[in-house]
Parts: sequence; structure tokens; C-alpha cells
Amino acid sequence: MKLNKQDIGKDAAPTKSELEVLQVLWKQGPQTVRFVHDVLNGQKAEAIQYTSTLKLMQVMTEKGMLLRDETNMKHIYRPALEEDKTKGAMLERFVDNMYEGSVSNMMMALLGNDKTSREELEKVKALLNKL
Amino acid sequence: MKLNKQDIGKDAAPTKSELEVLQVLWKQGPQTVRFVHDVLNGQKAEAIQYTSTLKLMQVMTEKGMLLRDETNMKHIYRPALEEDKTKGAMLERFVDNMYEGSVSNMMMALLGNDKTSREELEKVKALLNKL
DNA sequence: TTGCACGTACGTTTTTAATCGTACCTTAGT
DNA sequence: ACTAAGGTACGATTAAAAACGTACGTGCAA
Repeated sequence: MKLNKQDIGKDAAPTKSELEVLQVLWKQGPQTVRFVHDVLNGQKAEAIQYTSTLKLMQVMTEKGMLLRDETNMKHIYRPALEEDKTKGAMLERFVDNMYEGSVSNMMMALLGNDKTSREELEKVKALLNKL
Repeated sequence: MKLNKQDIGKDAAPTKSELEVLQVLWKQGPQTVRFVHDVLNGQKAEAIQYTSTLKLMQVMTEKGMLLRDETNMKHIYRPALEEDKTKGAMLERFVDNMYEGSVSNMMMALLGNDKTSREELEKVKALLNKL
């Protein structure tokens, strides 16, 4: 009995390129491979081959990460899972791995980071004070 | 002229296993391969071979990610970069990739996530109000 | 009605990460 | 001195992700 990837790591995190594809679809709605490919390689100097993107999205479909409408010749792909769900899970994993699962730990790190703008922190503060 | 990895992706993000090694060293201070290996595989059912950990750490050293003291036979490894610096960079990358670089966007996601405990959010609030 | 632009299918290759095994060195206990 | 325990070195293998090219189908415009 040959066991498929799907049967195993059902909730595996998307890889870097898979995430890029998902981002486009979440933002733009269901689209063709061509569309996603162009968005991803538009102004990029090191453009990838179209068929590479195609293959990637086909594999993602096999993994159950994307769904596709094959009624027309130009297949239309869409994410199987909502943006919030997926990103939420990834965020959780990230906080667990990096900050012992503690959001406040992560926040502390942010405070010591110059790159984090004052405005952003103000926004967060406002957000939390509305609880 | 053969060009080395080091010359290229100097600030490449640590991979998953590399991060695990770094975490041990940051927490425990400079240590031998044996030590790191045991911490990482202590209670694990699927323990890895010692030489795999050794090789991993050697490669990390080649990449400039670890430094080692070879004066004694048992080499002592330590991270080349401080925890804060490394994690800060990773966090920044994460926020960029996932939340368009906006910390408040990320915070919003956290609010909609049941797994984030109320206490944690309170802590963060307290933290920010001290600004 | 032919040919070309544009699409899918899918095996193959390349690259990188992760893991392993074998050879060999060093030291402490006998 | 001998050996066992435990260390390093490093090429080789396996596994997974990323990228590619070739074959082939479909429809529309000259």
C-alpha cells in the first residue's frame, strides 16, 4: 500500500514559494497560473519559467493546499484554506519556536528593534486598550 | 576562482535545524557537539545520529554561523551572532512576508486567535503603556 | 486549414537541507 | 603497551524544494 504525502503531514506549513503563491491568490482571488506567475515575476530580474510555476501549483493542488476549477480550459486555482487560518497557524508556530510561545516576549524584542516605527507601536497600543 | 557560500548569502536565515542548534547554544552558552546533540535528542523517540549533529555544526561553522575553539580536542562551539540580532532579523522578515511589514496587522491576527491567552495580551498592553 | 499563441501534463534535473557511515585520532584505565 | 570510549573529519546518501524542458492539446486568426 503506497501512502501519499497528503495522508501524512496534512497540516504541514507552506514552503517559501508555496506561501508566495498563496499570498497572490488570497489577495487577488481565484486566478490562473499565468496570472500568479506574472504577479510573482513581473519586475523581477531573475524571472522563473512559467512551467515551474505551473508545476508548483499543480503539486500544491495534489497536497490539498489549492483547489482548482477545471471546467474551463484555463484552470482557476484558489487556496483551500483561508488566509487567517493559515497565517494564524504559522504565527503560532513562529512564536512557539522563537519566543517560547510568549507573545509578550516577542513584543519585547520588537521594542528593542529600531526598525519598528513609533507609529506602529502606537497603533498596537490603541488596539489593545480597546479590550 | 571558486566562490564560497559565505561570500554570497552572508545574512541567510538559519534553517530549522540550524535554529535548534543555535537555541541550545544561546541558552546554555558555548558547548560541545555532544552536549548540543544530547539536549536535542534527549527524550526524542526519533533520535538522530551523533555524526549528523556534528556535521550540521561543522557546516554551520563553515557558513560563519558558529565559531569554534579548537585549542582542546573537544571543540567548543558558540554562536557567531547574538540571539537578539538573529531573532530580530528573523522576526522582521516574518512580519514583512506575512503582514506587509506591519506589526499592528500581526497584532490584529493575534487578537482573533483563541490560542493567545488573555494574560499575555495584558502583559503586552502593560508593556506598551510604559512608553 | 494551417499555424501560432497559449494552455496543461509530467518526467527530469538541480539545488539545498538533513542524515548517515566509515576512517581515523586521542586519552584514560588496566 | 593495549584497548575501549569518545572525539573529529568528511565523502556519500537520502529527502525535499525549486526549477526546467519536452510533448502535446485547443482554439482562433490569417
